[in-house]
Amino acid sequence: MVGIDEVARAAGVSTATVSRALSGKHNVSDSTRERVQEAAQRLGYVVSSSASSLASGRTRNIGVVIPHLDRWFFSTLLSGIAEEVTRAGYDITLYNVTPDREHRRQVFDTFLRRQRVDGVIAVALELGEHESRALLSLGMPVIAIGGPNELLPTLSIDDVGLGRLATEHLLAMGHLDIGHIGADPEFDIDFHIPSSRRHGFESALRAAGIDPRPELFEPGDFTIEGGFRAAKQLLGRPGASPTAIFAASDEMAIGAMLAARDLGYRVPTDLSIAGIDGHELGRFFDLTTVDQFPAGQGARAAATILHELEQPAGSVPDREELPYELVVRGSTARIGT
Amino acid sequence: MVGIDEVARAAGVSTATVSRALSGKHNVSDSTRERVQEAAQRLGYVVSSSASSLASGRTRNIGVVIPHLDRWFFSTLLSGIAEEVTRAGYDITLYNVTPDREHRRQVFDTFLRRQRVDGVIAVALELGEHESRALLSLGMPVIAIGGPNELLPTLSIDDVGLGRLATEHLLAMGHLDIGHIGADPEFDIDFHIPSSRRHGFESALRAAGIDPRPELFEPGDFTIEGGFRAAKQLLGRPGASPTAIFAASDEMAIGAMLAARDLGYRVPTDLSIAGIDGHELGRFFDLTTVDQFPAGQGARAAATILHELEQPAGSVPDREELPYELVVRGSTARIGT
DNA sequence: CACGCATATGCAAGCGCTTACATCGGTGCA
DNA sequence: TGCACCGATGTAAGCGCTTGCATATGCGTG
Repeated sequence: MVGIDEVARAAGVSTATVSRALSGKHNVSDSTRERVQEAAQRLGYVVSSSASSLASGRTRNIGVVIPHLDRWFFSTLLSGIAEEVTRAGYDITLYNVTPDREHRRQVFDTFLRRQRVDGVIAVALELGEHESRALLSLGMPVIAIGGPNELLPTLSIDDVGLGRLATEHLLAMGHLDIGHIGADPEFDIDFHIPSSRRHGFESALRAAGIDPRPELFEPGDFTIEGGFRAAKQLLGRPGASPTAIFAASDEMAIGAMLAARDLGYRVPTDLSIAGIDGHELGRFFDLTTVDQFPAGQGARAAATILHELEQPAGSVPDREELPYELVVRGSTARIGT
Repeated sequence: MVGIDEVARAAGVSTATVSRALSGKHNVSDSTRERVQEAAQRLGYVVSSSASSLASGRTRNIGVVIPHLDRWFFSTLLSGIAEEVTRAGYDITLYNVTPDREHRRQVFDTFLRRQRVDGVIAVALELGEHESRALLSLGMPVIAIGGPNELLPTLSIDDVGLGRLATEHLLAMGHLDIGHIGADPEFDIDFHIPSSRRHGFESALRAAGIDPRPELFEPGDFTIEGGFRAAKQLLGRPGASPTAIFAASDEMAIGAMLAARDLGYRVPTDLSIAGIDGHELGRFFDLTTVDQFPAGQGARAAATILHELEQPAGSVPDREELPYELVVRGSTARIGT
């Protein structure tokens, strides 16, 4: 493995100059820089990241703490992070936290503290106070995407607003009996997103002078299958008969569409269905949704961290709101059309 | 940030002993080890990975080179890798190669050579000779999952066998007119999987004395939507009228099921449909498939790499075959039932 | 023409660990 | 009792870079 001194010798300069030339410092003459680059290229020299990190204190590596790798929302978000980070020449190291408490503690108290990364993005994790403080005490830029967090700089999305927007769309279409598929309240202990969306749903109803009816709510587990089952429950319930369903995720909404079809409902003629997320399948199923641009969320978080890394002066905005947007497609229609 | 010498002082030993005690070397007395661990714990000491790597030459970090993060197959596989690797206390750093040639070259010629990782898993990449050699010249354990590769240790799956198995199942159910949704042959330049599956399909047909009919083939793009469109083409084609369809991926198979339903076919009464992959939605759609256990593939690759890292003696088996298994569900049935 | 200053380069001291080798007491055994 | 040996520990030399500081060189200016 060729080292920096070989390059130095080949280029006829000191190792200091090689280091400066290769890392783009400005106080190297153009001719020297070229000579060094040529030599490095020719010898196939690549800087050793551990040596470089040890000496400089910078790793050019971003840590991503993420609860799931194999779910659409998370992998799409990760993909957004990866693109942005890669473009800047940084690497990503992954910390996939599992429900296992002990392992999770280890990630925060040990893995992240090994000085392997220059910054951390924590994705859609409901962070405890201990964990937030652990991140803070890392002494490096940190950003959380998702749940609001008192202690950390956060890119958060207004889940209440998301729920309200979807519901208002349905109301605007003349629907009065709107079912909702959300999450089990017991879930809520450490995952507030679904109940925020439900709050948005209910507040929109109330604003329209409608009282939420408990029999029009059904919990689901955020999968297609869960949405399917929930919709069957909801639609089969005596006295329910909604004319529209708002599901707290696109996957559940798709499940609901399939369930409705199964039961002989025509969507949207007999039943309007709306979701939340902007799932890639939404286009195929012609699903009305509130897009929350997950890839964009990742890219934005990455850009923020990178920006702070490059100019530590510019402090991270402590709290930023992520955009969302109603996408009207064929799964919702004016009532009675 | 507390360093190893602070711990040494607190525990009343030398830094060498701290290093040995904390990294589980055997020549440290139990009492000393405990004292050191206690001190480290109390001071919140965590070893600096760059210093440790520089001194030891080991990073406890595995590089994963992967073309997509946001597709089910890849993210599931990655998830399998992550679980295995994390369990062993290793980190993952991600190298998401994009179609951009220049960037891809950079990954192989620069990023991976920065000595940030101890081993590399290359996922389902059609590697060029230059790339394979670049991996080899890294001087560390490397394993490729997927496409066969002459030069690298490979975990490969018999795509021909996969296609044959699915087809044989349909044949065994009495189907003679079987449609196939595969990939565009032009795709094939650097992605051979679909055509291998097609070969399997055709060889099974021939073995049963049936000549493959070109009008029963339709390319798709491996998405639900692509499968949907392909199936509509296939089923709408005059003179085609298959009694079964074999799709080269579960997502396309699901698309085909939806298309069939749209066109008024009952599945499996009028039309049997089978896929390949073991996609999580397969259960929901009651899809017959050949499961290739993607998470297991990831776990296995990780285990192999880790094993070689721990005992460099045991050479990586150069070529291993991955298991697959026919999972019969409700989307296929004996003809005429 | 001497001086100050800016720019290009070299020197060498770390960065925070790991580990080969040296040292130091025991222990067991002849 | 003496010696070989072994396990526990310490000493110190790096690992391969980065960077503060010193030095050299060249230039503009009074």
